[in-house]
Amino acid sequence: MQTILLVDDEQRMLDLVALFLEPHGYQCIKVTGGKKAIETLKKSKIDLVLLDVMMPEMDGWEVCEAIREFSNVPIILLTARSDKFDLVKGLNTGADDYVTKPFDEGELVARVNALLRRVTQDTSGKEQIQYQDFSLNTEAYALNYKDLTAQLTLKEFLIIKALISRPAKTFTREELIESGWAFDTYTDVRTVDSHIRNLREKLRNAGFPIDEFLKTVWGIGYKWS
Amino acid sequence: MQTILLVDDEQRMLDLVALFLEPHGYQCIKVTGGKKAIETLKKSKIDLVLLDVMMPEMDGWEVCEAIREFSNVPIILLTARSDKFDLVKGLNTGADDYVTKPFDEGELVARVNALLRRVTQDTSGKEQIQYQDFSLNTEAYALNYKDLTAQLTLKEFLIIKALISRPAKTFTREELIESGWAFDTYTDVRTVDSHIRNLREKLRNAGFPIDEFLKTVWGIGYKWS
DNA sequence: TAATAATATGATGATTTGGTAAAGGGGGCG
DNA sequence: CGCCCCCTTTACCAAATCATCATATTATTA
Repeated sequence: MQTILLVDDEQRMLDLVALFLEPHGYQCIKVTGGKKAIETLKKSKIDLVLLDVMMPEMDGWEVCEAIREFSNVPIILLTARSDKFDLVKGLNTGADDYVTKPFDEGELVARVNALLRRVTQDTSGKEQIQYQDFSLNTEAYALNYKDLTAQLTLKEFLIIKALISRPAKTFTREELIESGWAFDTYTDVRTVDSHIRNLREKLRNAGFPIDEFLKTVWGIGYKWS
Repeated sequence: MQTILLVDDEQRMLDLVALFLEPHGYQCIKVTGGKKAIETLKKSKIDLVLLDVMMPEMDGWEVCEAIREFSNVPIILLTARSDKFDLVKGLNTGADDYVTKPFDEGELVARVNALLRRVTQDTSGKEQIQYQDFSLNTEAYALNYKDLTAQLTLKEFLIIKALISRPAKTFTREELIESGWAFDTYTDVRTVDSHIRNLREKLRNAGFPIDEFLKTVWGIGYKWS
């Protein structure tokens, strides 16, 4: 089952497009606006993006460029028939294809099929660790929250990974050390405190609401909740 | 120089389309009728086919199906605006895109560019790898950025290829070595550092904004983003 | 509220890791 | 054969991370 992200400012259009695609075996995620689209892309596995060009705030090709900053997911633009200029601009900013409104079901599905057939993205073996708006990119060793991204060090990554993988479970410092590194060497448990401190500072500075999620459990250790 | 095969029954249309494409660096071969098109495809190197749907004898999608018997060359259909049914049928019989008549130069060229850009395999089996304004010339073993070009050595090419093919993924040095060379022989992981260094220096000197894209992930490896 | 225990914070030194330069080996080519 | 270029390795230095400790702060409990 492949997942398609639909981006438009009109709810009616989102519903219509989903109505077209879902009978053909595609799962649709509907979002309004470019920021939400980017957030969703960062935390979910998306196989293709259908993007309306005409949107308030961020227009289609702004979103397109923003997506190309971190992903090469296939993108199809939706636009009014008359916007020839949009077409050229869109295709030159990284979009892969283009559908003009009004379109019928057959045309849309055919284009989606054709593009996915071409791309055949290799997403196998990709772990997806997430919690609400947080998601851990296990390939980039980075933490995402909505449209924010923070690059983590190895130890920071290992700690966050352990915590988010089992929300609400309180980890002792010993558990965190053993789950991540130091199978052989001894490291002071207080070292975990330092990493937690560094994490909190880094993420706080990056704008993450980290204090609401990464919590100290007095006398025991740390947890995510 | 890429070669495009134009297929139509009207000589005037062939000339018009060639007039549009040739200024953009495409070599055009004009043929009238499906049989000649198939003959030409079998004996010449063709990068893309522009195929009119309305033709006597063999129509567009018959030709399309016939081509798909032996080749997966990219195909764009030319169709009258009203022929929605033809369009869907065409895309589902193996065409990759379509353009409705009447069309202007910008639209046609944009579609041709876009299709050639996203096609991962051209007729000679070479891959097209790109990221935003960067593209890898897998025949010349060179990296392009906008109008800049840098000649790479083999190892440099293999490293860049691995990185750009999967943006945002962090590669360990071992992964880079294994993905490119040394399936059998042992090579020190620090050799990758040397190649990265040479790449950065070479590309920086050539005017590439390489430091914004080729990044070190401390304790893990390198990534492109 | 004071005493106590645990964590947060700040500072620092140690350690790991990456960047850089330099040199040697080896193959291709004139 | 000799030159040049690429690849690889090594060594050294710089930078980032990691671990530890001392001190400040906060939470808990009597």
